[in-house]
Amino acid sequence: MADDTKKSDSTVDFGILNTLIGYRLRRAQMNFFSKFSEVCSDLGISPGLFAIIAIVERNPGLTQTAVAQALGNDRSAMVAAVDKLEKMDILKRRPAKNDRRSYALFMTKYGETFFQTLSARVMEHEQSMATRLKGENELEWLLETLDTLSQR
Amino acid sequence: MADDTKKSDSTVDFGILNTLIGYRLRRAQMNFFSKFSEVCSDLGISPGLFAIIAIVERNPGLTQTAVAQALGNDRSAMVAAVDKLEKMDILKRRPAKNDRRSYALFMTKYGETFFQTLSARVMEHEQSMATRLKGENELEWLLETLDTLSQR
DNA sequence: TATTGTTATACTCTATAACTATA
DNA sequence: TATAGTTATAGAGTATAACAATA
Repeated sequence: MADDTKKSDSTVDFGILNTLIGYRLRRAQMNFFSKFSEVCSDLGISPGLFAIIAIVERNPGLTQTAVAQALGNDRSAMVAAVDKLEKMDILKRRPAKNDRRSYALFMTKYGETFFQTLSARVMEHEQSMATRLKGENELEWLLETLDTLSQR
Repeated sequence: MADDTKKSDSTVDFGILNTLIGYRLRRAQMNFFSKFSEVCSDLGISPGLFAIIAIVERNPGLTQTAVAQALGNDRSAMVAAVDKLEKMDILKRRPAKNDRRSYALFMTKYGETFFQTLSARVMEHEQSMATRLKGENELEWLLETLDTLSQR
């Protein structure tokens, strides 16, 4: 019997994986995720937390559930996230005026400046990745295409 | 004090998120992930398991660690995955001939036909998503772009 | 009855460290 | 010394169910 054990991974054939949008999406997304972590983990912010902050900053007064729905998260996952962001003095809960069941979310003053710092870092990383796109309006095309592929 | 609590999510402003490749990648990837689950979960196959099968099918005899490196996984994560695939009679471990520390991975006969069924389902879903791309060679463009964005 | 925030729970993924047997 | 497979473990992230207060 021949020894058909292969050791090197330099010649690995990815076969069908190479033709799958889904697989390449995953690889690209994992790369972005790990770079995001390198850039922002010292500030204690994950991609998920960043998204929450970004929504609240542009939509002050949204309720926890509304933010969760916008981001496609579950309500229950918001509790720990908002707890953490409130402890970090980035945003705060306020009782909703017209519904005593719910809290409305607002940025703190510190949170506003914190978000500026955060956004600058994220945009810097984002733009360094965008330079890999050669064409003139290739970034716009990519964003549109990804949006198309995000629809159910 | 005015009531600035907002309830509707139909008018949520995504702000910077809308301009971020990373965020749109995440949304698109999650959509692919959930559709993959709908299509393949009855067969007990997750995207990660599918990737392992695809690599072994095209590269019989690769060692566990080699497959892990190709996919960007950790060695330790391979154990449970290969255990499961072996129990499902999809692939099998064989002692490597030239290194008694390692196992080489091979498809079973059943695994080969199983992979054909699996691939057909995945390709069907993949092609239904690909029809959203309008341009002639837009798919090729997207795959290349995603590959570019996957490099460190 | 339905919804908001919450808690508890569980399940998957992922990352790390340490162990053994081999190299 | 270094490496392959393994085990244990811990940390995220995610999903479900249930509860109290309120609608």
